[in-house]
Amino acid sequence: MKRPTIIDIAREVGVSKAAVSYALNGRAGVSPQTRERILDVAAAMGWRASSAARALSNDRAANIGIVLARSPEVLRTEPFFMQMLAGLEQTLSAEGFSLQLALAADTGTELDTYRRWWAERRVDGVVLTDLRVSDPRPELLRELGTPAVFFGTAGPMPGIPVLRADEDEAIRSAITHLAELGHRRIGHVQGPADLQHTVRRADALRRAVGETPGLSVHHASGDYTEEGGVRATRRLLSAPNPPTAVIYDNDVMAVATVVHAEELGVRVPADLSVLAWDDSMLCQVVRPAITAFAHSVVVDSATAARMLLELIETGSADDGELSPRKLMPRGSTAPAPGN
Amino acid sequence: MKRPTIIDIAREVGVSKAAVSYALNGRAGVSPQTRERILDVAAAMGWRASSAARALSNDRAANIGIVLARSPEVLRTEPFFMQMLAGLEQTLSAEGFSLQLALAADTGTELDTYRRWWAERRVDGVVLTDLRVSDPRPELLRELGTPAVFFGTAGPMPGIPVLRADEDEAIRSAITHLAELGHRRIGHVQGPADLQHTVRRADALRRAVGETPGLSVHHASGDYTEEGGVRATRRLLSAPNPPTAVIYDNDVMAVATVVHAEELGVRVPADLSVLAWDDSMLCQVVRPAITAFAHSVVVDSATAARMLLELIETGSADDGELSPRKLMPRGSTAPAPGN
DNA sequence: GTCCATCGTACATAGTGTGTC
DNA sequence: GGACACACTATGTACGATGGA
Repeated sequence: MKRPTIIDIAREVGVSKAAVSYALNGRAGVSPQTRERILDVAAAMGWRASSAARALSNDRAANIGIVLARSPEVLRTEPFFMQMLAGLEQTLSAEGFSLQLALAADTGTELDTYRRWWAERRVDGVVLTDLRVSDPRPELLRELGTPAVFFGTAGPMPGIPVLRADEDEAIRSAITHLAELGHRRIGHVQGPADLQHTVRRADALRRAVGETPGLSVHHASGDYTEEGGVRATRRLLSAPNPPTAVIYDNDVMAVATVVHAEELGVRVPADLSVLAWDDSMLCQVVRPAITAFAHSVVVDSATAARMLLELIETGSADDGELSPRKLMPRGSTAPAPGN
Repeated sequence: MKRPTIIDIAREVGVSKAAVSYALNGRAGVSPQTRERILDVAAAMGWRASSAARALSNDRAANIGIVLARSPEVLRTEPFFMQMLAGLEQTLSAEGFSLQLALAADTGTELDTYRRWWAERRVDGVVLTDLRVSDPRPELLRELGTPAVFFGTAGPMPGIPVLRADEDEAIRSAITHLAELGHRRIGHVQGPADLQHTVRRADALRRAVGETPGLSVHHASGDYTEEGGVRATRRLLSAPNPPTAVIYDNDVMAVATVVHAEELGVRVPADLSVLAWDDSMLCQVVRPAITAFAHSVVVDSATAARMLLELIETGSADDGELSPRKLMPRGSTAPAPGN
């Protein structure tokens, strides 16, 4: 039951292992007949190159890494990460690469994981997501020389190709949707303050609102959890002139508002329209169902994987654009009170 | 920026690379003073063992693999898999192991992945889940000699330690709960027919129902999706004497029934009680919230990882038991009509 | 002669530059 | 010049041998 090596093949065929290596790698230096015999024997033996030996000899692990840096609690409820893994794995396995996965509770652990992976030559590159405000990861990876691509909201990053989202476009369609329904005061329950897309989304929202006279936007901080969403919503609603529509930075917080509407003292959508940034089954099963932005994480992360492979292969890769988000109007958004 | 090797350390300290290897691995054969000097220099140089070289020399990849064999659609909606990954990774990283992840659309691809991983010496073992009715995986892995543990519902498996669920206990508590509410005719919407736990759960249900005179159980096949759940429920309800309570093999199908109750022509829980086998946020946010079985997938899969590491280390590991499921009574179960 | 520290070297596997018939 | 073999590369581990106390 021993796993065969090229030496076993060489012995069986009666040639040197160099000949076997040349034949298996499609290089010149073996006659067609010999090549064919070698390939036959290799196939019959079920030979596969040892990833360790290959990595050692040509400095390629054929493995790329991703670290999920969210609490298990958030990972559990957000389908985003599983879709991302699916998309990455799809591209990688088609190209003969594997996917190395780690979780990290804090930034220190995450940085250590990159350092360790790279020092151990365990991965050829990594995929980053969720850029943080003053994020130490790009600098570390540049310093290490680890190929990396960024997936999500981010500005240009020297040395690190970015697959970027055009938040403005999506935000504008949300504002248009709400404005057409007569909403003037719009709330925004944000994600964690240390995430770049929290900041950029708030900026985009302000820009979009600024384009339409008479609109205003009011922000409150959430943390992607149910409780955080409810707390932030309560804060918005307790203002003298509360918003009549609220945009949530994820599905869980939007769902929390619909579920706890009664204790919040509002009816959805009669008093308050609710709009979620991420679509998911959660948005679809609550009542009223939640108007949300859908986007194809699987497709986008497959693209990110392709960018990373190109970067590893050629040393550079161009930035890209995420597929646009699409607004899915559902029951949670309705005309503003008094319209 | 060149990566240091033990040879660099040996040169710097002025000893042989064997001495360095012994010192770094905490083995006997070097004097305390030499050991200390070596460790200092290694730390100063930022040395980490090349995983490839180590794997090559001692036949250990320090990596374990898992293949998720569900459609992306199901993976997306079921939090089970993400929790499992979290649990596995937690144990593995603590022991210096990494996690290799693949998805497979069909059994052929899954088997190929195991073959490839093993032949490439990419993993030291694998974790299996979702045993199928006539499952080719245990035989293949035995044949390859790949260490494997099984996580979930399964009988004893020669050569493969199993972390087994005691379905009977949980099923019995569900039946007791429903019987106390006055239900006599109980429906069961099953998962895919080719999964072992679908079969075993149905058996356990029949056994439990047999223990209480006057109860009967009626099965219908679902496929873990919303549409499948609704179809199966419609079939059960169209019988001459329809059930007054239905147990669903996962959360998605139970949620689908609650969400589509009106078109199914029933009120939940007035006409029909609903009980889900898997708990999740979905069960908690729909109205009525769904009575469900909670269990700690993270804890259980961490245990499975520990079993696998023991198997790899020592060549054998004992079977284990999953932590018991706990019934979470919520609004979707109520007294049977006429009680 | 024993014990310990240390060294030399073979080994794990695949890839590749140079030499030979 | 085509078709091959040999020897060496990558890095870390482990066994047997050697030297000194």
